[in-house]
Amino acid sequence: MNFTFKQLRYFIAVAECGNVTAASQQLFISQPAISNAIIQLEESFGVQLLIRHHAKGVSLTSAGKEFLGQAASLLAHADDVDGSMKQHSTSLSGTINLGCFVTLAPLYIPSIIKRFNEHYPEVDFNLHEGDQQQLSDALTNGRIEAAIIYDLNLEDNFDTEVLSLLPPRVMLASDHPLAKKKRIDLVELRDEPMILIDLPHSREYFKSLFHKHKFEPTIRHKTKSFELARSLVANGRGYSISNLSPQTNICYDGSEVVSRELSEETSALTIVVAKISEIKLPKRVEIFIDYCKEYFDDPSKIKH
Amino acid sequence: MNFTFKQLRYFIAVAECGNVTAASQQLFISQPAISNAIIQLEESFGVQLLIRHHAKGVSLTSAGKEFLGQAASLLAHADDVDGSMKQHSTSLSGTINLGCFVTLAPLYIPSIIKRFNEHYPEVDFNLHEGDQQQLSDALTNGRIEAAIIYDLNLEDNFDTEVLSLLPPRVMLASDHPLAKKKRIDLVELRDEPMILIDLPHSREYFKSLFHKHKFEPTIRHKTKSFELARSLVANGRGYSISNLSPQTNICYDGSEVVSRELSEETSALTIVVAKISEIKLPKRVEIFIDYCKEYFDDPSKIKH
DNA sequence: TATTTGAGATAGTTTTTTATTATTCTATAG
DNA sequence: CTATAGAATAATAAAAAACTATCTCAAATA
Repeated sequence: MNFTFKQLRYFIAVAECGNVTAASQQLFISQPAISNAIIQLEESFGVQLLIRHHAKGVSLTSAGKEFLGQAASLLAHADDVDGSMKQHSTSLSGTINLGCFVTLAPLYIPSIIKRFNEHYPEVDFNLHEGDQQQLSDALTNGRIEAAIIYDLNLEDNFDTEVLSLLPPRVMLASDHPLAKKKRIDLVELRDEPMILIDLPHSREYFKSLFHKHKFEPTIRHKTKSFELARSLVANGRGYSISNLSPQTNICYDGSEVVSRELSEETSALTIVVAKISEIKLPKRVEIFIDYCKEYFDDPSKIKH
Repeated sequence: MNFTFKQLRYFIAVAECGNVTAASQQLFISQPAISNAIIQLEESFGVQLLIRHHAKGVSLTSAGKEFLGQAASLLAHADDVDGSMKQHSTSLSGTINLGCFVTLAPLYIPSIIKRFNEHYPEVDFNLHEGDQQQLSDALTNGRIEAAIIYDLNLEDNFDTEVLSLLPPRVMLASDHPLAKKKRIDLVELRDEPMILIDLPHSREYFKSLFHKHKFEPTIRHKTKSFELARSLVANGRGYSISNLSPQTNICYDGSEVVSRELSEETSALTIVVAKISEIKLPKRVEIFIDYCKEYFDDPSKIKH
């Protein structure tokens, strides 16, 4: 395959004008440029495309007629591809591949994409939940374009926008003696068993909260599931620590937890929306990232 | 639309290799050439296609994945066009647009294309009958690629190959007194009415036969149809002159003619196969033209 | 922590391709 | 028989593409 889009365009113009000179004027180009292009096409195919009439333009051979149709269709195809790619980059329709930290997802994603779709109804979302590592990998290799994620040990080749700060909270069974207190001091939990939400990075974060108190929590259960941890807590298996505050304290089995702030200053977790640094993303993704900030900036929009 | 086939090929190679340097080696080209091509694509679409990992190749963004498919399909389309044009030019299948002088057509065309198709069964024929002028125009503007035609006043921008020489013959009703003679002298027809086969160029040719005898034939009927002229002759309306000798002397209405040579030396008509000069035609047409010569060279092949 | 290595980007140069201008050539029109 | 229209050719100029060499950055290694 040895021809160029330019040659196709030149040939089509000639076929339509019936005349190389007229085509050259229509294309704002010199006549020999077109003559050459067509000679090259003819040489590459090994067949003559035009019959040259002296002083009376040109006409198409049967091969030329054949080629005219095919060239036009090929150019149309190329224009489609071009249009579709430009569409992909600029339009506010299409798909956003969005990642979200698994435990955050049910809390924020439904509301945020619902509200975003009120503004931009043509945008679809392809959702990917995962832990920090999975999301970071997915961003890095392009499976997702943006992720709502904790700002925990993120590599520095991500651009992040802070969405919200979530202080850690203690979850207790609703009938736990400490449940009556407004705030809880970590030291009060020294002899209680803990249910650890055991996800990469967050696990280290939870443990780090105890460092300043110089004790290690006694871990009775580990789980990757926030909801399972909560149910275990509600059923009196221990306390847990999490930065999430769902709207309901009722677990799937009907049991109930309470969520209490810590009395000491503790490092809150930062939720960010992340993308790869210095990457030019489709417009809908950029708009979505801006929208996330806006969404979290306006307390009325957030359900918790 | 602002990209080139080369850029598509480079991009696809990178996508397949996952690595610009590897792609450059696969394509026997330098690495910056590819880097640039991809940057241009990205700029033209306004969206990033690759995520560059330092020291670990690249991966595709979602836009890149989208584009990969479209680029591959577009290149495949282009290859199809290329293949089909090369096919058109070299293959022994496809269509030949063949012209033939209207009165010659029923005599030669069926046999010649039948025999040609025994050698090259994949070739189709698109047949165009016409008079000298129509065929010459059709050749000139590419509607037909070759024509079997008389070499009468042909413009000199045609290449012709002589196929056969046809001396003029007198057609007489089978019961005409002169029908008993083997050869007829034109002078003997001075007082007979003539039926003129009235086609451009041939009309002048027939009349010219009488010039050396210094008389003008008395024309009773003119027709463009050989068969009508023959029927008129058979029904006693006069004689006619033609260079054709069909295999049968029986007319459509059952009446009969005889066909007699002229006793004097007269200029025979030359049947040629003509094409436009110095034009590169599809192979099947060139082969067909050669085959026509071969066909007429071998007397056993010709039915009359 | 420093060093080496892998792989993409950048800069400057060279080569190749494409286009331009000027000219030539040929058939047609007046 | 000259003038014109329109395609081809040649020489040159401009533009694009490719190359070489170098730089940068992160990852792997020591």
